[in-house]
Amino acid sequence: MSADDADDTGAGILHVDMDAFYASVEVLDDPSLRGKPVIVGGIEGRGVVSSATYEARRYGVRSAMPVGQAMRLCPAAVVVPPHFDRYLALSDQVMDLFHEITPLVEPLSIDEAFLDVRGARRLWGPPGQVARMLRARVRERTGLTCSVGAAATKHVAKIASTMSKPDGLLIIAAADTEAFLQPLSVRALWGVGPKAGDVLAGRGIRTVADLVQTPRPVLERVLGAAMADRLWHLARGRDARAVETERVEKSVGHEETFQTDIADAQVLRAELRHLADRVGARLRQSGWEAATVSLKLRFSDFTTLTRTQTLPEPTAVGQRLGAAAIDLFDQVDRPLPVRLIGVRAERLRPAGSAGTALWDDDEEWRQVETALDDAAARFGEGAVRRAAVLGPRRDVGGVTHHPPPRRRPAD
DNA sequence: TCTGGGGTCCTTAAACTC
DNA sequence: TCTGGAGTTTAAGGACCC
Repeated sequence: MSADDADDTGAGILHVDMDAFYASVEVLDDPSLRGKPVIVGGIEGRGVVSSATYEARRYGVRSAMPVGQAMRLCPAAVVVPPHFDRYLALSDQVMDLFHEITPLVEPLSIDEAFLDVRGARRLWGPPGQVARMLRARVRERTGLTCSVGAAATKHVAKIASTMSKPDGLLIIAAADTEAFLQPLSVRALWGVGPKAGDVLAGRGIRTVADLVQTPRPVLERVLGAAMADRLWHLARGRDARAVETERVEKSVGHEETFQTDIADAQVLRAELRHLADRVGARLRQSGWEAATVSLKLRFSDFTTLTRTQTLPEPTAVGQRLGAAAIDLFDQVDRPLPVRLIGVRAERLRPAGSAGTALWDDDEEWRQVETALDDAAARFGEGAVRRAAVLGPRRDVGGVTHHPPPRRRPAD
């Protein structure tokens, strides 16, 4: 926990992360659980731990762990099924509270967000003060605790909040950034998981300091160009990414793991239709159509395959999505029973904007594409996509082009 | 009582276009 | 007309995050 008088110079990016969010909400709603090891997760069959109170974590319980394994580690734990609607309601409350402080809020997931408070100084004071006020408000309004990292960049703010957990605040002044990062494990860096961690360890690269010493070509060889470039900058405290308030989703999907593996193709096709209907409903709700559908199968031995199909025309109709998914399904070899099946809609676009159908004039279409390419080069693909998505209603080639509804908060 | 469900991004290879 | 090559699009798989 940073002291009240800690130096917060240049630490205007906050990362706020709710502590053991799902589990904390369950304790909030059932005070008899307070002080006990609580696990939120699937109760029956093949569930894993979504969230666990710190009392449970003391026994080694971790998220993504099979519930059975967690119970072996902590037999006294109480297992509660998740109540997503309730988490969403609390999440909305907390995000609203953030917006009282600054409009520059970037929700990262249901329980965390970045805030850019550099412009909030005159209203609320320096970042450290804003962070303390925010933590107090979250506690007062929701009864939940959160942890906050304050730093000059998103990346460092995120690491700081993780290190301050639970119920903490860690401020890293801009000038202290590199010294703060140096001793950390490379695993602390965003994007370095078990695999990349092992690859780096195999090269003797264990800490951020080791990483900084490593020549760039070596990193590129072992991690690939994109990852190498990112890490090279992040390890030096460089992260120019702004806090982005708008984000556009790129895909929508549903998948299901069965209680027991299923070999019956009819049952599997029926499940595909059901999943596709749900995907279609969500697409329509948010005003999207999908240009491609992908099928996901996981077999009893846990091997996983995906197959993708471009649709004749973009759609949000569950039946069409389902037909495409079943078509893909019928084309794959299935040597083993199926454990998981999923349907995902990809290459989303606003409903009613189906490609050239809007333009009968090829020359005009070509000009539009050229203009979009130029804009993408200047402002980035994301900005162009946002502009296309959020632009005003207008008539194009006799077809009314509706702006789609606002994007739902990240879930 | 092995391994969820929601996603994003990257890499690689093949197919296609110019 | 054939060929080569560059660049783009599509598809598949995998790492990673919460």
